[in-house]
Amino acid sequence: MLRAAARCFNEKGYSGSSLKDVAAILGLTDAALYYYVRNKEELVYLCYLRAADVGREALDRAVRTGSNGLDTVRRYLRYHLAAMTGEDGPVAIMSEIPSLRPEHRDRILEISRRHSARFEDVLESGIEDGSIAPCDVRMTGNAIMGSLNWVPKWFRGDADIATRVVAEFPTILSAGLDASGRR
Amino acid sequence: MLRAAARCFNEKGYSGSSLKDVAAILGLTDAALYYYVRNKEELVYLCYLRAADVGREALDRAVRTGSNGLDTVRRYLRYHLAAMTGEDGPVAIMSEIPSLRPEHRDRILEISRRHSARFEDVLESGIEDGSIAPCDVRMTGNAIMGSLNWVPKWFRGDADIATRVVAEFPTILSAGLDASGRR
DNA sequence: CCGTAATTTTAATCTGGATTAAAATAATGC
DNA sequence: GCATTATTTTAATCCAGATTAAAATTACGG
Repeated sequence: MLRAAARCFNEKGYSGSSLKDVAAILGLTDAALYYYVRNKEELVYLCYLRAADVGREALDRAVRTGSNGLDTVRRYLRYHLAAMTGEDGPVAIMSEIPSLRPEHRDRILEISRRHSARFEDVLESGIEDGSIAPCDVRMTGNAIMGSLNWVPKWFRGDADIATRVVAEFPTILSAGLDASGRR
Repeated sequence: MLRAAARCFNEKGYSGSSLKDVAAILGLTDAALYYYVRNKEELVYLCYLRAADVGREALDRAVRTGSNGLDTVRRYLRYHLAAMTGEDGPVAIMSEIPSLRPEHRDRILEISRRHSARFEDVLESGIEDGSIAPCDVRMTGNAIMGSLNWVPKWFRGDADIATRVVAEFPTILSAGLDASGRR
């Protein structure tokens, strides 16, 4: 259900997606969704929560297995992109956070901030262990995460493209980090 | 007016922004907007058109003044980011393209595609002139443009941050391109 | 099979904004 | 000043889609 909703929101936009549209994908009636979800706002919230989870899991795994800062960054990119464009996709783009109910909005913002902060920590640790060249971690984080966050906007499930994204993005996005000047 | 609307849409989300909200920023009544615009859909369309224009102008200028492919890419990033975060900002983030009327949607998609294609051409030319290392230009374009497109999502007008974005993003995003292996 | 709970549908409501029409006000050229 | 046009407001509508309530169907343990 959350995947169906994510696909709808990504493809038709939030305001262009009625609950009827989402339900149709599942072969249901719009009213049936209310058995699982209090209202449309909650559906969006749950989509965002899931999207955040996919990112967190990727970062967890990268931190667990990375050999140094740079390697962790690259693994994170690989894992997150593979998840978004593969089994766990589609994942919802988080436009419309502002129209969530305050509690939900704060929750999502909190989680997003924590995720960004953790990513920046990885960058810092890479600078300390010498694998990443000193840089403005805040901006670096924003630049890299932005690129990731935009993927659901244009990616439409094509397996060939998915392969290329996972193969190319990590290289492109992490090239600027390498302390050795290599790519 | 388009700047006010862009700010509203970016900060409150599309569905969270009523015409009353947009009008309030301008010290007007919601109904007054209808003097300038046929309906909300057209307002969004015009915002997107303006956003696209800002990007096109930056690319035009970069192509005109760049000394080679890599230099052109860097100039483009610099110009576009400076415009988005400076005088021309805020620029609307293009979620909700799908809910535009077909004619408007097609127009915006056409313009976006043309812009991406032109950017990819610059990458190609950089590969030919030897300034850019061979790469998957399509993915490279997506990665870089995604990062740019996401900026309006989090940037909130802070002048210090604007400076850092313009200073850091071009380096981070173009580091992977340099054929010489330098940063 | 039966009873109970889980799920879905049908058929209404309900509602927040978008939209409109007419009237009021401001600006501008002469 | 006056006529004309430009702009804004007031005060209603209007309506797509969200939401709800009750009824129908399905699943399932005993």
